[in-house]
Amino acid sequence: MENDIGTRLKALRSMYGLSQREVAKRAGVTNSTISLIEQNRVSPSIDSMKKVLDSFSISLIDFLTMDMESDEKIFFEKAELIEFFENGAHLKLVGANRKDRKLRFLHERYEVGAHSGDEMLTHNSEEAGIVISGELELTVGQQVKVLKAGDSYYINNNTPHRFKNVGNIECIVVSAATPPSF
Amino acid sequence: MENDIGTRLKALRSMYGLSQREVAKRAGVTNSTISLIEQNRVSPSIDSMKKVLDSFSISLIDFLTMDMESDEKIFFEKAELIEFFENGAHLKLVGANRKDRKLRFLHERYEVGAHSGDEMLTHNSEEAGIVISGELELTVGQQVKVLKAGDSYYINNNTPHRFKNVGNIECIVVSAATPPSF
DNA sequence: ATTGGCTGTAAAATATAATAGACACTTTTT
DNA sequence: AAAAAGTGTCTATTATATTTTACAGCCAAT
Repeated sequence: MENDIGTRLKALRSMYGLSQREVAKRAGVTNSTISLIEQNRVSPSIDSMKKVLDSFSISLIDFLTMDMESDEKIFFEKAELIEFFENGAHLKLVGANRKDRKLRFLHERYEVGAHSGDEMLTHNSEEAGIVISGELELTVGQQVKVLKAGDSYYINNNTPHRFKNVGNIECIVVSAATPPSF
Repeated sequence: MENDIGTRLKALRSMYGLSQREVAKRAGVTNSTISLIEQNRVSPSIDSMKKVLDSFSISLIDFLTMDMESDEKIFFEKAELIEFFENGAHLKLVGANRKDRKLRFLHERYEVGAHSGDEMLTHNSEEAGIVISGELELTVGQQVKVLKAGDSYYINNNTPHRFKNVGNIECIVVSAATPPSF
C-alpha cells in the first residue's frame, strides 16, 4: 500500500484507538504536530517522525511497510452467505472469500429425510459440529447416533461418516473442519 | 546496520562515486543540504529525503534497510594469501574468507620433482588450470601430457588426475574448480 | 609558477516544520 | 439541563530545515 505519511499515521493511530493528544503526549510532540502530519500539511523531519512512531513502539521501516488495513471481511449477514448443495445438504460457507483459510466453517441445512448418501464420506481433516435444531442421525465408522438440538460430534481425520435427517422438521447443523477441503 | 541517516547517505553516495553537488543537482536540492544531512546537522524532512533518494532511484525503505558495505575482501596482496601444503604443492587460496564461495581459486607452486603422489586425485568438481611457468606433467585418466608455460587443462567431475613437476625449475599453476572442495 | 575546476563546509537569509494557545464541536459527567 | 472533558483544526510565533553565497583546500591543466 503506497499511501502518504499522513494517511498512514492516521490509520495507525486509529488502529490503537488513541487520540491525537494522547499520541502527542506519548511522543513528546504537540498535538498540533500530529494534526498537521495527518493532514499532510507538513512533511515531518525524520527525527520527529521517529519520535511519533516510538510512541507506538514501531520503527520507521515497519511503519512504511505495514499493511494498514486488512480487506478480509469479518461480518457476514445471513443473506450474504451463498447457499450451495452438496452431500444432501444445503451449505453456507463462512469466510469463503478469505485467502489461506485454515478452517472450513459451514452452516448446514438438511431437509426432512435428506441424507449424505449411501457412500461414506471421508476427508483428510478433523471435523466437529453441533445440531442447532432437528434430529440428525450420524454414522461414524460402525457407530450410529441420533443427535438432537445441542448434541455435537467430533470426527477424526479420514474417518468414514455420513449424515441423515431422521426428524420430522428440517435439521440445522453448524460444523467446522481443518484443514479445509474447500 | 543501525547507523544514522547522515552516515548512510554518505556511504550510499560513495558507493555511486558521486559528489555532493552532483547528487544535489539530480535531487533538485542544494549541495549544502546534502552536506548538512551527511553531517547530521539537520534531520531532513521525509519529503526532502525522498527527493535525495530518488536521485539514486531507491526508496526510503531500501535506504533504511540496505547493507551499506560488504565486508567481503576483494583485493589480496601477494603476502596476504596464506600458503599451505597439500598434494605435493604449495597452495594459496584466493578469497579464503568469503562466505558461500562457489569457486576454489588456487595459486599452486610445485618445487622441482614435486608431485601429488602415486594415488590419483578425484574431486566432485570440474577443474581448470593454466601453467604460468615451468613444466607440469598432468595425468588425466590414461592420458599424460607435459604442459609448459601458457598450456592449460580442464578436468571433468570425478576424473582421476595427478600432477608432477618434470622441469628443472619450480612450476607455477593457477587453477580453479567448482563447486569448491575447500 | 598561476589559473581553473572541483570538493565539502560555514554563515546569513529564507522557507518550512513544530509549538503554543485559542476555537468550535462532540461526548461524558454531574 | 448545564458543566466538564475530550476531540481535531486553526493561527501566530518559534525553532529548525533548506537555500544562497562565500570560503578554503585540493588537483589538474597551462
